[in-house]
Amino acid sequence: MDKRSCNSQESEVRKGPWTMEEDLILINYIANHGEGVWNSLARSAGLKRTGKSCRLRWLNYLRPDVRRGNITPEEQLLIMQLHARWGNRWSKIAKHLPGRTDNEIKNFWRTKIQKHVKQADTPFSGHQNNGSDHNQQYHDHGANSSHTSAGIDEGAEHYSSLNINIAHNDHHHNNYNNTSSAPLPPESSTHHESIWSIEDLWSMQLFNGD
DNA sequence: AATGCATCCAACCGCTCCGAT
DNA sequence: TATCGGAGCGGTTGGATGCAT
Repeated sequence: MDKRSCNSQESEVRKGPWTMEEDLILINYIANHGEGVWNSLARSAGLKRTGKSCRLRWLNYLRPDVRRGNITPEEQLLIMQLHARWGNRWSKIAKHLPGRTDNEIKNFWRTKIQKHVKQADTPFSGHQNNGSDHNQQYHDHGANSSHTSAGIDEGAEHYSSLNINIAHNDHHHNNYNNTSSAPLPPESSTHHESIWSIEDLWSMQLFNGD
């Protein structure tokens, strides 16, 4: 049952942190052959990694156009806006942030934004999370929902409960639209009202405090 | 100075989707 | 049309690091 029981191959497959040598092999191989079928790429390059692992390493870390470092306020706003619209569609959101990876955005959201959402949410709802489980327990209603569409609902739920109004931020930070050339899909403004809210406060706090 | 706690980030896992056969 | 394999996505985990006590 356990797929790890195929020991003959298990010993062949490396896991865990990538070494510099592995990085170099992967970079050189892709430089020469381009990205391709990842499983065969991993074999051909002589890496004892799964294709999946190679792909992840390349996309999230080694790719030359990956931007590293702090998420700018403009990017933060954009992330919040797009998340309000699409929920946890990290790859979709990442497409609007050149050089940022879905993984990075996801991590950013979990560590920075959700913390604020949670903090803002708790005093009002008072029905969840009074325990201080750190980390993933923000998903107390998201975790058991299949991620197909529930993520969007979940996000919308968070925002609506906070009276989030993205268009409002839009007004104050117009230039973020220019930072990413990607046009935003038309917003159905039915869910958002023009109310300054806690979100505005914590977003400001976020930008100032970090 | 040592210990414990909180946070961040890279990587892995499982699932779903999509294209090829 | 059904099946299979690969790619992609979102969720989760674990190690490293920084900070507070």
